[in-house]
Amino acid sequence: MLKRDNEKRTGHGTVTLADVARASNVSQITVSRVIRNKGPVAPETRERVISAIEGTGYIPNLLAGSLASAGSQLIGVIVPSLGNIVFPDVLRGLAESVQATSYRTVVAVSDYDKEEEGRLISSILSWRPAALIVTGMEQSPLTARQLRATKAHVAQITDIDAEPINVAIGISHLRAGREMAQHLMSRGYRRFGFVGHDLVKDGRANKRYMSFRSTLAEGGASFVGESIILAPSKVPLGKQGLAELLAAHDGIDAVLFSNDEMAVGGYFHCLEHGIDIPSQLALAGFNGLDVGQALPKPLTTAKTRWVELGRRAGQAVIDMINGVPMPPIVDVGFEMVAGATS
Amino acid sequence: MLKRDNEKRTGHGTVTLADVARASNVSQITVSRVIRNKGPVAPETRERVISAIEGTGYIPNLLAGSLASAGSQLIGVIVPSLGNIVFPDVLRGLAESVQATSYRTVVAVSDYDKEEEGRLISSILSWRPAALIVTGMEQSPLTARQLRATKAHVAQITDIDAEPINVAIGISHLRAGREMAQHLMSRGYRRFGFVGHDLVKDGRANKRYMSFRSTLAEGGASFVGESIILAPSKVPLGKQGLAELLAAHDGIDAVLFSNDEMAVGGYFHCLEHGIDIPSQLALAGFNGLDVGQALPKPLTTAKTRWVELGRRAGQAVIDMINGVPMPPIVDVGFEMVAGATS
DNA sequence: TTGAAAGCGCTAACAT
DNA sequence: ATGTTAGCGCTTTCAA
Repeated sequence: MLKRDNEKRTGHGTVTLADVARASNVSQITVSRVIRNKGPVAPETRERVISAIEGTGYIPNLLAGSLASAGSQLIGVIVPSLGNIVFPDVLRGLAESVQATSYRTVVAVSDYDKEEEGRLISSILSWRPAALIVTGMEQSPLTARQLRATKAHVAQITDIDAEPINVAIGISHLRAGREMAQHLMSRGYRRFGFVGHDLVKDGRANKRYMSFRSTLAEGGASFVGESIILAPSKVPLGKQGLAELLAAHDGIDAVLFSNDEMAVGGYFHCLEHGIDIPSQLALAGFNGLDVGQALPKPLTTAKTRWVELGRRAGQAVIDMINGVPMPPIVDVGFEMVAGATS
Repeated sequence: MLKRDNEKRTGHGTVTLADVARASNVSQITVSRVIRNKGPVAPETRERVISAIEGTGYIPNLLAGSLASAGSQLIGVIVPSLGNIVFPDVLRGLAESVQATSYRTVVAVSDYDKEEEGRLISSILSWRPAALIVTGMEQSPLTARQLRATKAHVAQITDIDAEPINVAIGISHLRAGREMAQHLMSRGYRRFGFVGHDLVKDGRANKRYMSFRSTLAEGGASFVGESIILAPSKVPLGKQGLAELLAAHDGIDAVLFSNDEMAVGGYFHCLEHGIDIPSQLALAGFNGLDVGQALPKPLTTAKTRWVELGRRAGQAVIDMINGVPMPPIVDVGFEMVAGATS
């Protein structure tokens, strides 16, 4: 019988660092150095350890590792919705830039509820994340305090019209609304309408709308009426919204929609009712979605780059973690697209 | 001076259980019981502890907690894409059912790459998740072995046409393809075409297509031709695909698209080229998206319920964690929608 | 280049 | 109802 009295056996069947260390005749810390690729290890030692890892089927326990090193490689992400195409796009970009690293994202959905957002942030903070990506700059006071207090780096996304906690990555929705108004006025339209979805929840869309209206006012154009339906943005909602708007008001020559999905719905309404675009009615959206550009008459819109925004947000938090200096505000920008609907 | 020599001070500024315990004059384990709402605690003690928690701004360290209790409250989720609307919808449902609990989701995107999927699963396994939700049933042999070996419960989603590791939640894509073929043949169409996106990557769409074609063959209908573009599914792709299909083949009376987005693109092509739907050409998609139903002629399609699927997947893994018995296969089903395009 | 010792902050198991 | 003890599996710090 071999003497193994003084060897601690893990017993539970889970392979640990100690098992790998034993199998490769080195100490735990050496195995640890190999795994993390950090600290000096002789090439042959490294190989021995690596084959022991493979032989044992060892899977590192990052709970233990993070605890010991006082911080995890998790990045918390809170978005208000996944029904709005914007956020899946953001997550897509984020995944691209983050997944190549050893960081992983913990994703949660607040459903546009500030209290729920606060709860989710608290709960994610319990995982000692290296960074937190939150949407918008309107956190509740309590949440904002937590975000300032935490060691985790904070990126606020989609919006850059306020002072960020650490960094903000987004676009100016105020500017977007303004430029759209200017664009439409420059095309000669003078009597405007608006069709929107739930703007209380979607504060960014609301900002664009407010800015759009005040720019119209400054430009001397008239705003005839709005149709706002308190539901999440969808194509059928835009269709219904335009129908209601036109039923309630005469003489509108251009309609802005809260986004492209809504505008496509409006386009369908016009198709069905024989309203010629743009001679009888001009339409404009926001986002530059494919579906709008594939319409027989491509939609006038502002092309946004949400995937790119997600990518940059990921890059930004990783840079912050690594101590790379960052500008506090990153404007991802948008591009006015003069389509055939205006 | 108070005697506090033997008190361990945390020093680092982070509040720990010990700090809360000291502040409320109980032991750590009592605070722990209050936090986890588990085990007996006298009402007054509980209150004292709670106010100490609030007073100190304590945030539990789940890394430590999970390590001590041998397992985290994380649920790993790997989806192949976020560009395909299906998966944001799944995540939406998942968030609904999981977020009400103390579980959190670690989300990663494999980009339809089996090797990357394997790497992501390994990496998430390092977080000792309570469960893992993966897409499809075609994991690599190595990954499948890992999934069988792990303590984490595994749910495979979107597909139910094979033997699950633990449970599968999805629909039968074979049946979907078959029923669509039967439906169109029952409407009198006999000469079929197909417009698809990258089916090698999107194996589910491919399954539907294969099943569609073999059903046509059995039914004595003829399949005239296909147009497949190796890119992710999008509206403009469907438009382009139909243009190419019609340029290459004559006499097609009905076209199936790999999904609704593609079909909407096809619809736009017909609009632009004055092709009357359905008298000259019938169109059908898959998913039952809003945009298809908002078209002047609602799209013939099969309505799927991806949000519901996500919800059930979340419920399923939580049930498994709690030891609630589960059927190994959950068929979320779909509903044939006879629109005005066929 | 390698290792030994001492925790990280919590919970399971067993007292009391 | 509450507390004590002994780890969970790693990494940090300091030594060799």
